[in-house]
Amino acid sequence: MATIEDVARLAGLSRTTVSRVINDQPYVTEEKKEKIIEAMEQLGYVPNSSARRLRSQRTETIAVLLPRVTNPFFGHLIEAMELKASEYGYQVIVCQTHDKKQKELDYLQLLKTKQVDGVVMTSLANQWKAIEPYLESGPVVLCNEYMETEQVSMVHIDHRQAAYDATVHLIEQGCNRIAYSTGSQETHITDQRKQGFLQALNDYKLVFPKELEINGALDVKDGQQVFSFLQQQAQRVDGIFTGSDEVAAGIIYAASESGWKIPEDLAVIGFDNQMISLLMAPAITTIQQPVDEMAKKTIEILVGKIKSEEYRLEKQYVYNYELLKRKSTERLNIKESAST
Amino acid sequence: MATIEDVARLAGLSRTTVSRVINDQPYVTEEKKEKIIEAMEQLGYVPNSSARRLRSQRTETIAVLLPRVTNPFFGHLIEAMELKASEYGYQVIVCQTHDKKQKELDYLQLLKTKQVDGVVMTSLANQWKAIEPYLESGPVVLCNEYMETEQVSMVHIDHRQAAYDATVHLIEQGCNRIAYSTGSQETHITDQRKQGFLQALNDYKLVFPKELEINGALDVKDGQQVFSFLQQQAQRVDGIFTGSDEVAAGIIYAASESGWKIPEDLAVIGFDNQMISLLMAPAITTIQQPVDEMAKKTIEILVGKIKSEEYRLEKQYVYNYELLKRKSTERLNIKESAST
DNA sequence: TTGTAGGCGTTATCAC
DNA sequence: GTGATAACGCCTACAA
Repeated sequence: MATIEDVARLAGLSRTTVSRVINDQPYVTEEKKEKIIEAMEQLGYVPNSSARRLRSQRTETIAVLLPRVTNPFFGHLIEAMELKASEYGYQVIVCQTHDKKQKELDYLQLLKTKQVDGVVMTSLANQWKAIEPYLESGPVVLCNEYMETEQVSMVHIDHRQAAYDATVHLIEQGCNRIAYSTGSQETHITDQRKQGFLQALNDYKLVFPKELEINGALDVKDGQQVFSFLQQQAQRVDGIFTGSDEVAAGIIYAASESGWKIPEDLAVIGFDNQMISLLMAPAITTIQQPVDEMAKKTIEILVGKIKSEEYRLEKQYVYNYELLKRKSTERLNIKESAST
Repeated sequence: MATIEDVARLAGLSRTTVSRVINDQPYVTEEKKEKIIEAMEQLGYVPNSSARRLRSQRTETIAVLLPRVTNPFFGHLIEAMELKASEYGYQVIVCQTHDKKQKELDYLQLLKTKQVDGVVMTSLANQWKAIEPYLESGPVVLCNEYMETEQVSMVHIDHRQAAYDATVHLIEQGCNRIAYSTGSQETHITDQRKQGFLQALNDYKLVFPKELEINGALDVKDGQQVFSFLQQQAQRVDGIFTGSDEVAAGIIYAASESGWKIPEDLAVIGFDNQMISLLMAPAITTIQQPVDEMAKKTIEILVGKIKSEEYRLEKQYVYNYELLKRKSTERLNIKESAST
């Protein structure tokens, strides 16, 4: 592998001059510049990035932590982030935590060992206290998951309000025995959503029977199980708030196999407006987040922090979401629209 | 940031000894070892990975090239690859080519600049001739996409045979005017599938009207367009082979909106057994690839090549696929099973 | 068992 | 304009 030294020797010049050419610096005569470029080509020279990293203390790499790529929401996030990062000349390392505390910490270690210049966290498996020590090793930005009380930049929607709106929608569609299904417990998002959900019930004088709370539902399979759980309830459930379109899809799939009518027997609401929510029959009412913008903003902030030490202010960016009303919850409008 | 030097000084020992402790090497007294560990903790010392990389000429990082993460097939691949790679202690850089030649080459450049120890390519945007020069910079393994004629390790299924089987299935279900939809043109996979498709038609004495070949269909939206194209045909099409479940889903979605009956009016076959293929109504007949195993094997081979120069033999691993027959093509068995 | 010293490939500093 | 030289932080002969 040719080094800068080899190029210098072949061109009959010094390493310094070669380095200047590589980095497009001034003070090199056109003539020598050409000679050097020719030498580089002849040797197939390419600058060694490890050496550059060591010298510059920069890696041009960021880590994106997420539970798993095949969760469509996170897939979209990392897709958009990688795209934006590559515009800035940054590489992206995928770090799938699978919601494991240890894996999350292992990946944060990349920041300490200077393998990456910064980290994006889209989910949190650990308590914030466990994360905090890593912040001094380099910039960290939260996207999706958030912690209002802490000193860190965040990009997200208002999950509390979103869940509130979704629940109100269910209630307005005539549901009065509503189940609540959530993904991982103990995260701030989950917490916020639940608050919104309960608030809505409360505002409409409905009670929430504790046995209708289901935890740990993340994908289609889980959704199917959620349905059989609902099916077993002595007192009929007529609506469910799920934290994910996949879970909602699983419920609808299982429900239709069991002969339940959606939304007449059960109104179902998802989250994230994944493709699946549109394709299911009936199409799933859901919350749309501006994923691309959130991803881009996150990378922007992170790169800003990496490039300038002064970019120190921790900011919170709250994006708008949209409640997309579709067939899976359309219980009342059927009649109403029939009269128009 | 503390360095090995700082630790050595604090512990009153040499860099060498500290290095030995870091790397778990023998010949250090328990006593000094403890002293060093204590010093490391006190300083919050963490070895600098850039320096290690430069010294060891190893990055413990691999690049995975793919069109885009949100294509579920590739999402699954990279998910499984990252998992396996992390077992081996390797980081994974996501490299989304978006099927662009230049991006693909840019990412291959990571191999030249020694930013990664090896590369996995799951798709090919460039001609092989353009890729070949990069092979001398480090190991490359193909997964999914392949080039039988070339000297490189590959992991894949037999797409020619798979397409053949799928097409025969359509024919056996009574289709005789079958359309063919493919993703990116000019790749070997596309080529192979088309061969299989044509062979099947030929074996059953059917002709393929050239106007029924559709190129560049990749996702649900494209599928919807494919359907409107089919709808416009003067002579009714009664079956379609698509290279993707997403396209198939898009077709079915659009078809049912237009009042077509699937599979009676049109039999649709997908590819990859994505979740969506099971959830659609009707469920989509598809080809299942052993994605996890293929991904794991790919990483195994790549890491093997990285670790040992002798791991030089280029091998071709051909995995078995499975044709999953579902409702979207069930035109004949309806009657048959009715009689049982 | 421990330490010295050189070098991995680059770039920044400073002198010429 | 150009070049010698010293770092960046680590590892590893080799010497002691």
